[in-house]
Amino acid sequence: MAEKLRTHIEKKVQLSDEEFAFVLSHFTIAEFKKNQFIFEKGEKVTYAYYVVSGLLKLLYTDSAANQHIVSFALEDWWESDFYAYFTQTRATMSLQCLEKTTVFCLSLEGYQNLCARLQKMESFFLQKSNLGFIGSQQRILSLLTSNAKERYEQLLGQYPSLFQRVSKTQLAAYLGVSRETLSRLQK
Amino acid sequence: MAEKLRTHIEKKVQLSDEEFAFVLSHFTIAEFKKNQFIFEKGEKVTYAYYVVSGLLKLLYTDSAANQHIVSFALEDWWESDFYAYFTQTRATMSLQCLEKTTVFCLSLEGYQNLCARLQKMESFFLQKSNLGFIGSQQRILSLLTSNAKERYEQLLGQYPSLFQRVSKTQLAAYLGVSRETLSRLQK
DNA sequence: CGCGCGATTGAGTAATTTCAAATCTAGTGG
DNA sequence: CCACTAGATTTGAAATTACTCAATCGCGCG
Repeated sequence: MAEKLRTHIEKKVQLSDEEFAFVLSHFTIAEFKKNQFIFEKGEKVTYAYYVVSGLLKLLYTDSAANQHIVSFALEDWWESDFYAYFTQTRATMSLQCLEKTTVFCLSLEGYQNLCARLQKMESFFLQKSNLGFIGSQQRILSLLTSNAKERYEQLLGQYPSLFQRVSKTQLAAYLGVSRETLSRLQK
Repeated sequence: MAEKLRTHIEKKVQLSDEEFAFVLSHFTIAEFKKNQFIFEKGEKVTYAYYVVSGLLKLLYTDSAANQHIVSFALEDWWESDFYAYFTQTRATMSLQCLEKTTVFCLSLEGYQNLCARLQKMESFFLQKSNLGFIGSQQRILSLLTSNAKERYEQLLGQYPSLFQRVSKTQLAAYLGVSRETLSRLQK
């Protein structure tokens, strides 16, 4: 469990045993059942989450009660409502498990303390944040330039494993089309 | 000019005079004319840019030669094709001036050196990156949940100054609708 | 066997695009 | 002051795309 986190971090920065022990001391571990909410819209967002195993969706529910999926979080992903997390405000989105999921939890104080005390971790988070930003920008580009069918194929190419693990309804909510439209595209 | 950059950075982290002089030594300054490209698709992306004054657009040209605007960069914004910048690959997007624009330029080595030698700057970039990520996610949410008219109104509320400074065609390319549709929405 | 959920199909409707034409606007030169 | 031009914006009409709502299908499970 902890080894998984360490391997993940060490893809970006190398840590001594003591350093990793220090890092680990900032996390708690938690397990959630399939369909369970880690947090819901309107709640305080206490943690950022590192997914050890399982699968999450970060979703927004609009005024007509339609769900829109902002992102899926697979193994090794970091997820939260980062706006609410960093500004210590209430969540505008919800984080829900699509499978039984194990996560490491990092509070904002933990995050800030890690960054302040161990520059390698600040560097790690900076690299992660840059990658997250770039990924989001590519998603924007995909939404701007591609129609539903092309977006479907891009997702299929990028994360084929999702197609075994989540329902078509979920994929449609991520792609930004109705499930009926998605159904009609698959030919 | 340099004072502007300093004030901008010091909104996040405090710097001594020597520290700021060190920071500044990593930047060069450049000025571009209206409509000039800072870099184009296919070129190497040498710098990230801090906009002192003026206005930029980061744009993607699709296979049908349609332009899509990934973001506008107003005064005090940082802009580049960050994927190409960080991975030292060729640009997939172009960066063009909508007005005469003055920027500070930071090379990747400069960025990395600053981060390594001055933790405050790594902290600064981390905060900026987090905000950039959050902003991108909100744009995704806007594209997923809102129709063209709602997106138009959101933009109007968020950056009213854009409406004096850029053509409707540019706004349409940002919002993800044809300029004809945008024109019909304005009632 | 029958229930229940997700996926698919059909039909009508709404939103957006495309292409073409008309209109407006700012700047230029006579 | 006026005419002219280039570019941007608006309008019109037809075609396309996606949505909604309703009905049906398919399949795993008790």
